[in-house]
Amino acid sequence: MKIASWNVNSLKVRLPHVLDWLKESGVDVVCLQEIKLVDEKFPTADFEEAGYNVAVHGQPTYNGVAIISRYPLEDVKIGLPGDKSDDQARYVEAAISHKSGSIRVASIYLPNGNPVDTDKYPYKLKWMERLRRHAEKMLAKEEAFVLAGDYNVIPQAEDVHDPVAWSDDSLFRLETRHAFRRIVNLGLTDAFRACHAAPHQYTFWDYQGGAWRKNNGIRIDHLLLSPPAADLLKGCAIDKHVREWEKPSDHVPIWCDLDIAA
DNA sequence: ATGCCGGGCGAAGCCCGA
Repeated sequence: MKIASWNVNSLKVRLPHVLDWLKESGVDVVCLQEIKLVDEKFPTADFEEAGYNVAVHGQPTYNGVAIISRYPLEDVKIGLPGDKSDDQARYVEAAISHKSGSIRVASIYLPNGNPVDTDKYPYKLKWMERLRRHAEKMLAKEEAFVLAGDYNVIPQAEDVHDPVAWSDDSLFRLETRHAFRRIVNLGLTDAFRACHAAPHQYTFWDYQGGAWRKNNGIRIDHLLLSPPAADLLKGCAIDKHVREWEKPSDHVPIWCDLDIAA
């Protein structure tokens, strides 16, 4: 079973890319971020025609996440627990049953946090702490799960083209990386790093300044696996060729292959 | 390069992203 994450930067604009990529990649589940749609405008019919089920947490104009799956999505949970006043659509999770059990998948759009001297940054850190507590509760159940999404976190210096230039940025400053480590250190596996040691493997390139051409990228889209899911990990890859498509998202898909026969 | 792109909204120009 292949499970992917992709920040599409507007599903309205990127729907053809997503449908083409589903066909090309053969992934079973893709977690989307920044769909920028309300639930009512989600192109459910297009995905159903392609053979997929959907779970959506939409919002007007900004944010919005979804899960697209070949297999039925059960026990869908909308929103990250821990703050009822948080009205930003950044989290949806669902369970997928298969022959030998079930796996839970979450689509995460972690707040950007810039500029760091505004309330955006403490919101990011609080959101990360909420995610840590939620992951802790999920881990206690000892189930297979994948937390897939745009984390807006550069984990290490090898994951950015110019670490010095990014040192004070919300995505790379120490406090952010510490908060990310606190989540991973619960016992989660970064699927990409479990499969590849090579530095400078990116999932995002800015639209500006010829960033793609110069390979000025950052690795901020991650698949974090619970121990039972990590035991099933067969491979992981970043589909960077999608960044060459006409009018691309600034993020590309990342996927992992788990040894699950559905 | 704290916005040079690109998208939303809405019909010009501001808000937002990383």
